[in-house]
Amino acid sequence: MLELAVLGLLKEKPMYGYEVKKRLDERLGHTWKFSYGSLYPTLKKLSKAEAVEMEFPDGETLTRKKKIVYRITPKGETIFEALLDESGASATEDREAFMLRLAFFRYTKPETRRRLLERRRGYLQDRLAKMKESLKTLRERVDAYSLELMQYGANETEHDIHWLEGMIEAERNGANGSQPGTDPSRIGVLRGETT
Amino acid sequence: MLELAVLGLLKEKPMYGYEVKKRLDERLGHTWKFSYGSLYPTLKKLSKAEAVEMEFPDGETLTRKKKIVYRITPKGETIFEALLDESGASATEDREAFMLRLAFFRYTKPETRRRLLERRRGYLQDRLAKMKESLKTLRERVDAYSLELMQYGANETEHDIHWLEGMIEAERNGANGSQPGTDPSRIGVLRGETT
DNA sequence: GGTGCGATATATCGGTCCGATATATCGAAC
DNA sequence: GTTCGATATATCGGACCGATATATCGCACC
Repeated sequence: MLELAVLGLLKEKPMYGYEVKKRLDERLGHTWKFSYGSLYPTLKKLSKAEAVEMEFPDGETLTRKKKIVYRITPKGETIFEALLDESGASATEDREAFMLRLAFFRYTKPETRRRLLERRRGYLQDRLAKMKESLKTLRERVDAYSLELMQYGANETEHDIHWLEGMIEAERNGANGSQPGTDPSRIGVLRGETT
Repeated sequence: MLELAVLGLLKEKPMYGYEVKKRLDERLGHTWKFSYGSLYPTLKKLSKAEAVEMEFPDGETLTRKKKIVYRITPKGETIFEALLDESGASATEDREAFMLRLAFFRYTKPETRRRLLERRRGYLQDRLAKMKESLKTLRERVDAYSLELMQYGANETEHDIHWLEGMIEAERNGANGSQPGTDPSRIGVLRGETT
């Protein structure tokens, strides 16, 4: 989870751990929070796996504040691609995992994007059906506040489904899609990288 | 967290651990998920603290399926009240903690409800302002998908604020409020308990 | 020119919680 | 009669959180 996020961010540019956290909070903080207590150990682990390089402040004066620049390695890029692919069920059923994938959509193939979006939509439609069922059954048996909570959940799920529908639509119209004759394997990898 | 949820649910009626999970998932599953790997240890811990009693299937035939009924004790009720009160900052800043409190609003005083609702609203207004700031700054520097993600976060936060506003309003009009002369200390504790 | 404060920056650690896994029974379908 | 999904409890390694500690940097304020 964190490994994927860190590597994905470091693809943009080398950074301090502190900055990694700040930027990830900016983009994903609404859905997903994590702490320094996870970040620094993860950075260390990635370093040990040679997925990132640590650049220390040019020695000399030991009084220098210790700021470590982390830079992704080619090996790290490979690991990133692998993590992004094998998402499995978690990326459709786990909101945070899904959102994380979405944050790095520009590194995935259009076909992968479409599949993930549609699976997520399907999952949410299932959930919504179950929620509505529960609501019907429990309407008379639980208090008003619990009911409000359940209703909130159903509303939000419905809203999310609409949102996904919009993205699926945009994906279809938007750039380069999956027209026959187009080799999709390299498409999307570069899209947006200059922005 | 889990302790509060379990005790709150067991106030309604004694249950198996399995049923505790099922019912909590029903009501809070949208916001908050937990696993059996947390539940059973928590149940054991609560039992050790004498907050719940464990009733084993009436012995005799050892072939009986082992189903354990958990029942809250008076001590457990006290602990529940304490946990519900000392919520601190987490209940306003942590979505899950807030939702959990909301699920048990009927056990809190109207004044506590109002305070929690308003603090949460204030917190979200802050967050929203920061998100909009980030959006403005980053609009030109991040890719479309990350932007979409941030926009989604801002939208949802806005929606949540409206929702809270509605609940605050309902709280004002709705039952028994905080009119002068009314002792609030016992009000709300019993509200809805028969439903 | 000092001093006080908030942001930057790294790090550790106890404890909580997750996810995977194992085991077994029950009811119903076929 | 047996297969299958729901019910039910349990454990365990590892991931992650939250609190805490430390130190420097830049800036404002007087």
